Amino acid sequence: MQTIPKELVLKKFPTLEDSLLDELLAESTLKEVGEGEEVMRSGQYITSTILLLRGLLKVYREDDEGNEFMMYYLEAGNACAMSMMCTARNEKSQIMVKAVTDAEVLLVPSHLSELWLGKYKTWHNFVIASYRQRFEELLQTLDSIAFKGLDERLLFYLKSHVKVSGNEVKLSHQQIANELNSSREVISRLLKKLEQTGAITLHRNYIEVHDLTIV
Amino acid sequence: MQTIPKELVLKKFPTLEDSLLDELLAESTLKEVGEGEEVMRSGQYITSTILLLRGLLKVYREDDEGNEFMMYYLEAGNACAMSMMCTARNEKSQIMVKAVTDAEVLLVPSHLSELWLGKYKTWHNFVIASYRQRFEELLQTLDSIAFKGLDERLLFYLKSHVKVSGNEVKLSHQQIANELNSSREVISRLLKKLEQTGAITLHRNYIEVHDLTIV
DNA sequence: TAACTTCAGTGACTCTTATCACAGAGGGAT
DNA sequence: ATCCCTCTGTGATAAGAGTCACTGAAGTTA
Repeated sequence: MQTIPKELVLKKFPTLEDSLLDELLAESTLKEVGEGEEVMRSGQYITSTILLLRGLLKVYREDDEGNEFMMYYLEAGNACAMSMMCTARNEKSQIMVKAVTDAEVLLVPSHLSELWLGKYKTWHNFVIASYRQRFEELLQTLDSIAFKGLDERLLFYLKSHVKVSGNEVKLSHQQIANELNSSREVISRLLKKLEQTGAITLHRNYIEVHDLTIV
Repeated sequence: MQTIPKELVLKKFPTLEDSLLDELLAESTLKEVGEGEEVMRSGQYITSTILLLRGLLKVYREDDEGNEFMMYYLEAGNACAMSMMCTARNEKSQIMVKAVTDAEVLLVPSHLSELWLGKYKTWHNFVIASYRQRFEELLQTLDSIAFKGLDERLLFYLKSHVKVSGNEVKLSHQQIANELNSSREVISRLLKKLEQTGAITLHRNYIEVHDLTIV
């Protein structure tokens, strides 16, 4: 097991109280994951809560029939709310977490995470805040799927991608189609239209984003 | 203000500890709402958490552009997770809560609800459990919107309606269309198809459900 | 009973998205 | 250069869902 950089934890999770931090450092394990690696896969039992120290993760959900869609990005300083939820019920996960960039995660054993809810006020605030934030995001996603056309959703997707990882969106049309639950051809066509407005420029394997507000 | 029936509260919320129950009875207000009435409307500031003592409520969400869709039914013994969430941020609600049947709700002032999170372990368990449950339901809804056709969603909708209020679904096609974000004609046609399978019988203003599993 | 109002059924048409089929284009690897 | 493989572009076609226009049916009210 590697030593956990206390400085970093302190910096990324400033709201957590001191005694909790000590326990956190003592009891949790540090894991490094490389770009594209899976942090957690669908079907496993969830035994830890995930705290993200560095890097960027992507959280997917998979339903009974194998359909999958992205729920949200997880940035450093956040916890995976889904892992906390499932944890509680001792269920198999229906979620998949993948590293978008190289990343460091802190794995907190589930039983401790539960215990701390009662023991540390800052922890339970942290957990509740996480729930709320994800809930809100989920509602956003729901809104957009329920009410918007694919064109708007694509725009929304590109925006969120730019926000977390810059103006070179390194994705193939196929990958985008998968995440939006559509098909490549359709995405290609929509992207083409976007290119014609001047908002983006298409390349092989990546998209150069100029300005998505003009559309 | 009416007196709150302690027996009922005790029965519907058995997990709450005794001292909390006393405070709850002392500090919250009881409100009776008639069938069809709005308990909370979109755009108001949320100043209380809603606990449902008796009856059935329906929780909708409304987005910026005025689109609305049903999030879940709330049965006696449950709390409205949405009201707890919004509460925390002192935001205007984007939710609308309507009584499906006559109902009695307990309104807990927001600041108390927040305070109790730290003070009563059973309260924070209760709150966290509510979040989890709603989160799960929301994911269900998301799945079905993202991956299912309207026919399956209609089926799902009818099932959930039957579960909470019996085999006579007292809704017009128009109402169903609204809640599924579709249009009356389309719903009419789908219902007609369902009728032809023998699963339901259509009437004016209500639908008689025989067996939805056979479809 | 007659007039009115709300619900439900149906055909014709349009729009969006999905699917199929295929043609290039861009970049390795040999 | 040549071969190969993945990614992208495009037309044709089809399915699902929304819209429009209109008819009839069931209740309600006067």
